[in-house]
Amino acid sequence: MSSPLCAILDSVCVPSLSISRVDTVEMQVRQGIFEGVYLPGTPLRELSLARELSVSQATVRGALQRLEHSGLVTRRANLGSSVTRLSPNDVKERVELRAMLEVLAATAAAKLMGEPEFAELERLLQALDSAVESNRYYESAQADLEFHRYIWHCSGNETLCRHLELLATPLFAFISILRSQGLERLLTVVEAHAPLIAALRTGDSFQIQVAFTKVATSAYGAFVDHGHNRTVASAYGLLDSARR
Amino acid sequence: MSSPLCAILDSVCVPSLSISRVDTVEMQVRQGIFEGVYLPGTPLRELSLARELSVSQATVRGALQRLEHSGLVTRRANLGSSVTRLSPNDVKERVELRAMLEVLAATAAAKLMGEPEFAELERLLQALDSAVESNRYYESAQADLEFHRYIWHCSGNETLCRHLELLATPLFAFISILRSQGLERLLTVVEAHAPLIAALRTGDSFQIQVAFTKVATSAYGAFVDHGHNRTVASAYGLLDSARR
DNA sequence: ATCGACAATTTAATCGATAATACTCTCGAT
DNA sequence: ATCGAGAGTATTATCGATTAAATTGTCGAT
Repeated sequence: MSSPLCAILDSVCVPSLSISRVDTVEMQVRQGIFEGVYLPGTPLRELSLARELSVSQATVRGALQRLEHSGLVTRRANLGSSVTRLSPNDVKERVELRAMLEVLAATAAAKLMGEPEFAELERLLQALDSAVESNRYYESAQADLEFHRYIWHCSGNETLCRHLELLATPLFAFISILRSQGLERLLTVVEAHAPLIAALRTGDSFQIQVAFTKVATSAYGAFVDHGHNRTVASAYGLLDSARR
Repeated sequence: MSSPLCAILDSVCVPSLSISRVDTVEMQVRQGIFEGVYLPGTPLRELSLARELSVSQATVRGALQRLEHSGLVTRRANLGSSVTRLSPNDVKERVELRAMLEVLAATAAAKLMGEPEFAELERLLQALDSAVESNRYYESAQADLEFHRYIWHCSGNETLCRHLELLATPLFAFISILRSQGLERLLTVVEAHAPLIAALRTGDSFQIQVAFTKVATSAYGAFVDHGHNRTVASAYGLLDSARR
């Protein structure tokens, strides 16, 4: 029988603090995608990666399966994996749904957030700022994601968090790739986030809706809104040529 | 160089028509969950399942990973997998979000659906009916899911489809388990679906909203709406005791 | 009696090798 | 010249065995 103290510690402390090789490989490939090392469409061969990273095929496979789950990698049976190429339509759908769900989350979060939560948000914005200043694409995208994730988290709605994560991750990756290719300015992201905090502070549903929809949409507006068939991104082969 | 005809065939025919062992195992476990053979909380050991089903651990693992992705199985590193036990709060969140997204999908679908689509929907309803009449839990749940899936599909929004799939699958499984345990009547499901088709035919947003919200919510209302701490489901240990 | 450290057990994670599958290219027939 | 069949190649899928990690149970110290 375990002691009372141990029981408390067990329930508080995170189980499995160990980082598995799958975790490592997942992070490496993920970073490669965000930094534009593996551009959309690039095949990710299990055995090649296994040799490169000095792990077994099973380990790579596990990592690729997780990345598939988060939408960063596309896997086809017996054919192999590749970095996901979002179609312009897919981007449009994701942006729209993400905007809607994020407004939902932000509205709920605003009701629950107090000064300590806003302070944390300011801190995350500063972290984003310093990542941007040092011009690190992966870290910037992660910090950006962390900022939004915290707001989602504050909504208290786990389900909403999960789905926002699934929706947004490939979008953040996509933006990060554009930046790494010099097709999108990195600096604009910081100043875009201050209004979000302001809107949350007011607690007003409408202001939150406007602010969040604007941010969620703006970054992708250039690629999905106007009716051009070939956008900057697709011209560079970053987007899937619209089929279906 | 491939011939023109082959190119056409390649683009039309599905690649990888082969059913892998992972597919088989996934289906078997999935069916076991829906039929209440593996009740929520039941551990699913990789090696045990591998021996039982005469496949390797890697195959079982692949299947469990997919089931984790669809929310039916919960995996913890180095600790093993088990059938997901939804918390009452999780059910609530899922039902709410699913209702919202399904209304969205149904509204969009109504605009695009014509007589052939409605005919297909009627056909799917009949399939559901016959599955229910033969009292087969798994087939009923699958037919039910197929019915909704078709509506989602008609919205033309792939992203919406994916997320509805993720949200709804565990809910359908949960209801199917309740039925298999004799805690929920199976027959009611058929008569509940006719109004959905009717609402879609009107094409009226409001009627669609009312009809779909009602159906999506009703089946779970008994377990999440009123303020009882212990519901039928949690009393039977099917739900996770509310933590966090 | 309660706690903390240590051993035993259970379980997933990882590995290296083999099998199965799908794609690609060549070649003979029309 | 175009098509279809077949060999060859590349890649994933699967396997059995080993390794590593986490939990559980045991025991001495306080």
